[in-house]
Amino acid sequence: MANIHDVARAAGVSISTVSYALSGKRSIAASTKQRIDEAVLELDYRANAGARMLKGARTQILALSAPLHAGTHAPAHMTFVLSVVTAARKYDYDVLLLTQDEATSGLRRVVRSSLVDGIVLLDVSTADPRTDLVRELGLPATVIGIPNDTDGLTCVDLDFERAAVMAVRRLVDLGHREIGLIGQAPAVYERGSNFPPRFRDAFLAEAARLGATVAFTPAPEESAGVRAAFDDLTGALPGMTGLVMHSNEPVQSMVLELLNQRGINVPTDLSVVSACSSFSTDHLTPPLDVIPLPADQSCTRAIELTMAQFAGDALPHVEFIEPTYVELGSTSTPTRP
Amino acid sequence: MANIHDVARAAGVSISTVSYALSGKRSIAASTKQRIDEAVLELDYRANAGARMLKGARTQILALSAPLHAGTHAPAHMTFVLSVVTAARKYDYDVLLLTQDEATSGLRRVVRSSLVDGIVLLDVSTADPRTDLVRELGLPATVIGIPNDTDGLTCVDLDFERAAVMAVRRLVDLGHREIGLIGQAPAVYERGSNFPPRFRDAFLAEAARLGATVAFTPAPEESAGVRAAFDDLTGALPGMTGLVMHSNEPVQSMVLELLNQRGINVPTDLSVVSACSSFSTDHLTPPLDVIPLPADQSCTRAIELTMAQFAGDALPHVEFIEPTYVELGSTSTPTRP
DNA sequence: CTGCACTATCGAAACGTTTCGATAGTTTCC
DNA sequence: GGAAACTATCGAAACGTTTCGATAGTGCAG
Repeated sequence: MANIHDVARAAGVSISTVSYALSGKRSIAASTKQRIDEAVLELDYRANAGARMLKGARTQILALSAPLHAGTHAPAHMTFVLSVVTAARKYDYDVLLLTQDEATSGLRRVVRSSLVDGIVLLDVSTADPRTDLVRELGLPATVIGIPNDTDGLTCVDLDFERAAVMAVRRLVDLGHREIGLIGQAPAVYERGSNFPPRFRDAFLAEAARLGATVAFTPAPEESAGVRAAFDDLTGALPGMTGLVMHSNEPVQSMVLELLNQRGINVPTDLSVVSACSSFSTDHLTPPLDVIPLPADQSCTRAIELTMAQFAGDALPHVEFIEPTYVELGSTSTPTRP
Repeated sequence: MANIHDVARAAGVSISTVSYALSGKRSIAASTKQRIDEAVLELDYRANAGARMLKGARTQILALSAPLHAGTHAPAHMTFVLSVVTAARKYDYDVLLLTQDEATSGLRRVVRSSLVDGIVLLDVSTADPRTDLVRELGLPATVIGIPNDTDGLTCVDLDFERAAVMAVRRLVDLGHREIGLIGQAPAVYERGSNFPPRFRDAFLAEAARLGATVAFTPAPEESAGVRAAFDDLTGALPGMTGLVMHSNEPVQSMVLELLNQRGINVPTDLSVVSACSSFSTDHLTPPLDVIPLPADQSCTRAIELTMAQFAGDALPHVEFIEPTYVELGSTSTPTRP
């Protein structure tokens, strides 16, 4: 494989000239630069990653710690992973994937061996051992999600609290007074995943503030469980005219199927809002009003923040992404009083 | 960060002694080894990845080319990615994730810069540009899936042909004569994904050989499409008593829902086999007889084969994983003649 | 025409490891 | 009792890059 010496020889210059020509860190005569570029092309030269790393320069690799927990919806998870990889590539960074048990131990390993320049953490729980580790390692890092203790961390996430408030207000403004919330799988709450309680609590608080009656129930990802969850809700709220779903696609689709079976029309009988959904709701029947969970926005911003830390011009802070409400016709004023 | 010199100093030996003690490539006095081990522990020493790579030794990194195509079921994809990462770690290898457009171009990039020791390819299509690239790059590589031209490649995959034969025989042996097959989304066949036609064609051939009447239909992942697919099948086979599903979880679950709605009992009215499924069928209602798609087996074997190529004792070849049939009570002798 | 600033280029050191060959010291064997 | 074989360790080279500090050469002001 061609190295910098080969390029230098082909272009008739020294290796330092080649290095400067390619990095642009010193001025090089246009004619020289051109000869070098031609040699590079000719030899298909690419700087040896190991040598570059060794010299103390950047490794151009980011560690992505992405454990897939039970109850986490795989497609949503996948979306985040892909978005991180895609965003990192924009800054010429590759991504080393650390999963499951290695999500924590592997982090230490790759950092200690100077294999990565920075870290991105996915799916943090409220008290996540990885946050302490990140603080200890002292490498630029960005957390997607908000753990309990954000001290010294750079975090970015959708503003789930605002999203919850938005969903409640939408329905209350339309005149709904009894509103149900279907949440994630029970396991997700028990494990201490960070965003589901953030959404739920803000939802309950805002509803209370506005004087609406509400009920919450988690829902597992299987039809019997979904049916039971829905029955829970209607049991608690016989006059329910509004429903917010903060759950993954199969669950939402099962709920719509159930409504269909029971002859409950959306939005005539029930106004439905899909909240913080990582998927598109316009192929559902009917399409649902949605507050999207913008995975690429979060991930792009996370990478930006990591790069800013490299540049040294970024202090640890928490950053929220403003939710948006997309109307697709699944809400209306309540017809049942 | 501590380097090998620090360890050598702490242990009172030279750096070469430290290196040999850690690699075990030359014999070292037990007492010396112990002092070195203590120093390593004390200083939390880990060899610098860049230096190790540079020296021409292994980078201990594998490139995983895993584009997520439209129509591919994300959870299945995720399962393979996780399995590859987990299997690689057993050999002390980390995984660099290349996705989407970078699945091909990134492969060239990371190989040219000597960043990876080997390559694993996921979700290859029948004529995949990545296979040519892999041949060109000449690095140890393993393909999960079977492209049309396997010349010079190491490939591993479930034996989809055997699985199809197994499914057909099971139903024919029980006495079924009209058997339907629900396949993947149409897009998957059009794109040229490798395994769906392998399964379909073997299915049709074996059925013909055994004198059974069959019909095949692809099915998109939404309920209207699934319903239409099922109606297609019953239209073509009014006396259908056996059904094989080679599709992802939501589709299979929608089909069962549909059967339930229409009062078609499994297995009394219809024997159902779930073929090459990456998910567990025992939480479906009813649980389905299944020929599992063993992602970890394929991935573990793929990593083993890659390691064997490093060791130099592996010639390019295609390797199939034998399918197994798991009975869960969704098949019986046909009651309708 | 001397001195200064500036441009384009070069040489060499440094990064941290692995590994080859050398060198003491110890054991074995005839 | 001395050669031979073996053990434990060391020194130094090499991997390919980046970057600091020199060094010619050029243009311009005084």
